[in-house]
Amino acid sequence: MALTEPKARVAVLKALAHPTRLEIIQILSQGTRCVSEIEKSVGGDMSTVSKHLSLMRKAGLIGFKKGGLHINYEIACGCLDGFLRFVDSLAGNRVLDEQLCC
Amino acid sequence: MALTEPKARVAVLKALAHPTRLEIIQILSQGTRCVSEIEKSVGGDMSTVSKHLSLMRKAGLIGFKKGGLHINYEIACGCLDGFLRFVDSLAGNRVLDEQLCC
DNA sequence: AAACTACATGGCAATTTTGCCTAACAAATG
DNA sequence: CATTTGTTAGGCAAAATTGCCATGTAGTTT
Repeated sequence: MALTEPKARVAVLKALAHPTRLEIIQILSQGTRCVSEIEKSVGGDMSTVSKHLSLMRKAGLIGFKKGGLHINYEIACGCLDGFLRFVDSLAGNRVLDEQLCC
Repeated sequence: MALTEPKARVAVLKALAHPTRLEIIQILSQGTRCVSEIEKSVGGDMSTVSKHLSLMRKAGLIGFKKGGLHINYEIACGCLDGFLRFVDSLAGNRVLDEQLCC
């Protein structure tokens, strides 16, 4: 299998390397949320939130489903949780079992 | 166990969200390398490479050991490999087993 | 001690990112 | 049609990132 292109890797990492976007991911990890709900949680302008969502969508991190008047966003990949636990592990906390980390 | 501070998470992700730094990680995953070796591989000024290394060091991704005249850098955490496989998975390629991802 | 090697660091300009605002636009609903 | 919800684009200023240059520094060699 071919290696993932560096650009795609960097895009994924950049999409996560922002406090607000990380917060959005955390919110979505609890379940589906529409844009205005996310906006209330993280603050800031809706256009700003929408741009963050667009960026993460293009990186393939999140998806959405239309529901009536709302657009409900959701985590695209279940492994994102494990991924963020890796981040925590690398950030200094040991929250993974020996098998998975260090 | 306390959650990792958002700042530390973002620092780790930012430290990886750069093509050159990702390349350096890949080089170091093959073994210890000194700065001039890394410089030859990735190109650019040594001061630039040194700053990349410093950034990743502060994020806790890499460490170093002094050896004679050289400073040999190394991956700080073995789980970085698995981490990058997660990134690839999120970037579109499915390289993880069902247990780990999606 | 002087010179040299291997890196680190500060400064600086160019580029990118971010966030707010405004406005135009689309789609679903009443 | 009017309203609500959200996307997208443009403009713009503030902030962060990037990369090279010049200089500083620590350890080594002569």
